[in-house]
Amino acid sequence: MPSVQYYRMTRQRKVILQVLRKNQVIHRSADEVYEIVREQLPRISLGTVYRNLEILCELGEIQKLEFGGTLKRFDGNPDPHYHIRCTLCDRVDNVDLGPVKNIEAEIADSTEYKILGHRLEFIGLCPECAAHMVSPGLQKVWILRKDQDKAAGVAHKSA
Amino acid sequence: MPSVQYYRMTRQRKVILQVLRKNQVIHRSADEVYEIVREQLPRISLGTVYRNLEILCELGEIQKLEFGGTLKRFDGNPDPHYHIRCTLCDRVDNVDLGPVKNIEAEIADSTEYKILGHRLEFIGLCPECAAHMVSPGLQKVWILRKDQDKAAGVAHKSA
DNA sequence: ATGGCTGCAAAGGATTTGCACAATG
DNA sequence: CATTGTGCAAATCCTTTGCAGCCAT
Repeated sequence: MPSVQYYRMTRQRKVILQVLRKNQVIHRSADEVYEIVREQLPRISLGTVYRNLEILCELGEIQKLEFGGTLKRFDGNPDPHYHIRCTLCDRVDNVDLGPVKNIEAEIADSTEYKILGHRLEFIGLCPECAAHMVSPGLQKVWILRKDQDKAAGVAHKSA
Repeated sequence: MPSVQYYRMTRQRKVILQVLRKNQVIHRSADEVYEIVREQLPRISLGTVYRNLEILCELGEIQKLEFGGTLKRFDGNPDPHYHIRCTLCDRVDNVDLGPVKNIEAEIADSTEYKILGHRLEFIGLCPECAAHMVSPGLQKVWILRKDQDKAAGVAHKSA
């Protein structure tokens, strides 16, 4: 016998949803949503944006993208699809690839977990960043010495 | 003509690497590594742990797992492989599935990005959490009313 | 002895939360 | 009018960083 409670469709909630629905190609962070919503509701607070984004996710109206990057992004399209993220500028785009169906079945026998889903993200360089890539030029080569384990390796760091 | 610099194998760095190498099944957060390393080096600081984990990643000695969850985890096995994460307790295990090769080629034609790689994570319930799952029982049903878009949905929240 | 490395502590970014008041249904 | 939602600000969580002295090479 579940108790029932109703979410209200407040001005804030409606505008936030509209912002995400209007442009489903751009995947905005909470802060970006905040800035855009502020054009219509100058007094809205960032906390309210976070609270509503959370609620809209629960309701299945939008989806939260939690990838490698540090900050979360929100997608006005709640249907399952994959994304590609630029390592340099953190831009996120949709990818033209339907849900990979069998992939969960492939590991079902070998894991003790009850599988609930999967997350697939592609990493890459967006056209802009790829174009503006500077040639390596001067760089440091880092070497780890005297490793008593099997350690060995080289890493690059921009000087 | 790259300049060359050498990483030093300090006591701290060595112990941190050993901790991650010793048990490659458990995927620890920076803080967990810190606690374990402290048994051998009581005066080590958390900042040092973070710095070294970063460096060991650069060197390809370990890998950083940045998934959906809030905090990052570190894997003593640097070779590419996939993981499954428990939504409830955030435990992370390896998954018996070799790198899905063709998946990047599948989207290569349809994206403007230069693809560098992909990340695949499975979501599920670990054996412990699955066993301890309580039946829904008393719960709230949330309903969004009066949505002028196509909104409609039900979400569950523990009372 | 040189230049990376450490411990400490303070700063940082993203997100969450407590509270009193406002607004929805 | 009962309750959910808001704005504000402070708090929290994880991570990074500045600095003065330390230590590996």
